[in-house]
Amino acid sequence: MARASSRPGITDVAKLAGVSLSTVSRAMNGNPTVDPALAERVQAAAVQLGYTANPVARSLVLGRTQTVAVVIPDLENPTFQAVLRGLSRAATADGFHVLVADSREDLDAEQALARATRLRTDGVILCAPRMPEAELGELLSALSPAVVINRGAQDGAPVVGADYESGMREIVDHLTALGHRRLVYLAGATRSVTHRARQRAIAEAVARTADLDVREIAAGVDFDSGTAVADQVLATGATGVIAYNDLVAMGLLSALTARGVAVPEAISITGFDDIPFAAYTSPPLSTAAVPAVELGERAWAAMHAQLTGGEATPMLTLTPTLVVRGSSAPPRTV
Amino acid sequence: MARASSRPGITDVAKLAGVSLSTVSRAMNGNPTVDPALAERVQAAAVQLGYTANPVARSLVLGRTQTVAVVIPDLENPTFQAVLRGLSRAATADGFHVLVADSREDLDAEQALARATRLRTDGVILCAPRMPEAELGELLSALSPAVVINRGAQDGAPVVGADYESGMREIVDHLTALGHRRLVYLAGATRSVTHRARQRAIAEAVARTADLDVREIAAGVDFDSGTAVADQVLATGATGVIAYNDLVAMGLLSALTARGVAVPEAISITGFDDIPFAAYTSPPLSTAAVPAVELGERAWAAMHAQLTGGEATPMLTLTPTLVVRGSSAPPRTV
DNA sequence: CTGTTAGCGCCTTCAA
DNA sequence: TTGAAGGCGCTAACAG
Repeated sequence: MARASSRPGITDVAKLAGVSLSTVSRAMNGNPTVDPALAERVQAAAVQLGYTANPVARSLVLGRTQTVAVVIPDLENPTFQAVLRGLSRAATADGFHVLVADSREDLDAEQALARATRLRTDGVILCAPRMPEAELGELLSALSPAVVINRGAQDGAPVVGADYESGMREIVDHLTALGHRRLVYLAGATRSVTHRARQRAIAEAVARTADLDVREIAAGVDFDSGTAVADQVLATGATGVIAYNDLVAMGLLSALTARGVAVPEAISITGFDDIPFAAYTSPPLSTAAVPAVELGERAWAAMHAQLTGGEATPMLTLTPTLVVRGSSAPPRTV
Repeated sequence: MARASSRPGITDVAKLAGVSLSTVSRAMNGNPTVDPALAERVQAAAVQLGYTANPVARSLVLGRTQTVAVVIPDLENPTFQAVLRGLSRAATADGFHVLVADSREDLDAEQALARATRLRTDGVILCAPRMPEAELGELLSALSPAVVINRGAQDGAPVVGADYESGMREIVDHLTALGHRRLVYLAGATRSVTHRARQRAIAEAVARTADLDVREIAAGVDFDSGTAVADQVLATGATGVIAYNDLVAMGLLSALTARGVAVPEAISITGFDDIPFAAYTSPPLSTAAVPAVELGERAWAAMHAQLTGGEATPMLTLTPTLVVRGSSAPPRTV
């Protein structure tokens, strides 16, 4: 009588259908070696009882949970949100569940979360842009199977990422094609992998473009970082600004507008990422669109492949798309 | 030899420490009835082997998973993202894991997801603003324990929500206090609970404010819905617009700016929610700030209380805060 | 094709 | 205080 309110178990179904446990199990799992008549009887009994197999028990015996974990540094960041969205939807479509863990930019927590979530899932998708390479390598072997997002190639796991270098190259080329020669680069998270990619692209562009001058100013990664450096930017006399990301660009745009500096007439601004609101500023932001949702989808695909024994893509790189909107224009002719 | 690469089990630790399984189990769970010396030996063995108890096996025997599910209609919506963030962080702080399920605004999927995720978690937090009341009631009893977000009081579960009526009242009063008498309300998701709350507040304000006229125009819930009704809004000759939410307000703001209509000089606009970007438009948006992160935290608290046998709060309502920024001002004196 | 028998890895009475 | 034994709910050989 203790079981009165508890969910029906496989035993109850077996009893009601007048068969053994194994038959119920087989029938419920669509095993074709079951007599159709019996299978039907089992189905009926299951329906009558409202029976659904206990996934925890199945997980224990099968050794798989049909769940993956996603470790993300900051659930507030629009790019990670998009990655999560793409991942979640793709995984759901394949019948998997998703456990989210927000490490809140804490490097220690990141490791611990990844390891802990791995114990209750079949694999983890890791967004850890700032974890030192050595730690990452070790962690990945403990996590296996894992998928890494936005990092250089790894031994232990497939990597899915965007080509920030290419995106930045397109940005710089766009600006120089418009005629800009004096630019400012607002640097963001200087210890992240994606920052270095941006720097490389800029250095390379400077090397191959006549008269091009790009001055780097340390900013940050958020809106306020952009507003904070407005005067510094104006002081350089640059005709164009390459912001680390859209948030910084929007902050700068806002501060310049407040100072009566016309964008793009007096100065051009570009962002990076193409977050949802980039299209809605005034003027709308020219930027490099990182396919974050697709990044999530591909990360899932890479995980799914490992889970189903398919061959792993060691490294997949998506190319950002230059999106020219209203914040960039030719420099004012003097 | 088959176990070579597999994780160490409790048996391995027992063997290494020279004790029985039960002792290891007790020691690992900090059971005080274990000889300190033995406990230490067990700890050492566990560390040496890198042993961690298998959470799936524990879940099966204990009947709890230390995991809760969150069902959300749209991971792209900034408000739900904030709820998820608050919830995730609060749950993590209490040692719980969070499974996310994005129902993609599909009512059938919503039900199915909620039921399915419940099987592998200890409870579900449900955001289902559009589910019919009858269905919801039935679902909740199947889900128990559950917590509902942003709905009217329920029998089966505690409800945590924001007082949209109060928020809207503050918005209208703010506008009328500025001197506005001819307003437009841009209606959004007309079948949601939160829409009706807004309507009630407006009707009530109209009833008690002399000469106040509020015309309702059907819009939608996103940026484009706002831009689409710009001309219609202008045609009314209203001096102020109450948008369903910030997104709609931003769309309208953008369209009006494009038409050369000055905000707030020619027309005031208010939003609702105070999403992250509301502060960053030009002019920044006056709005009612819904404490979405706190909503998530409180929802977790309500769940945690049920899980630990604490008394349940049947209904908790948070009050939005009026945030006056640049998009609202007194109407132009004719 | 079906039933019986072992576990999956762990916790928890029950005896000792 | 410790160990032995049973079982959480299910699947997968292994016989029949």
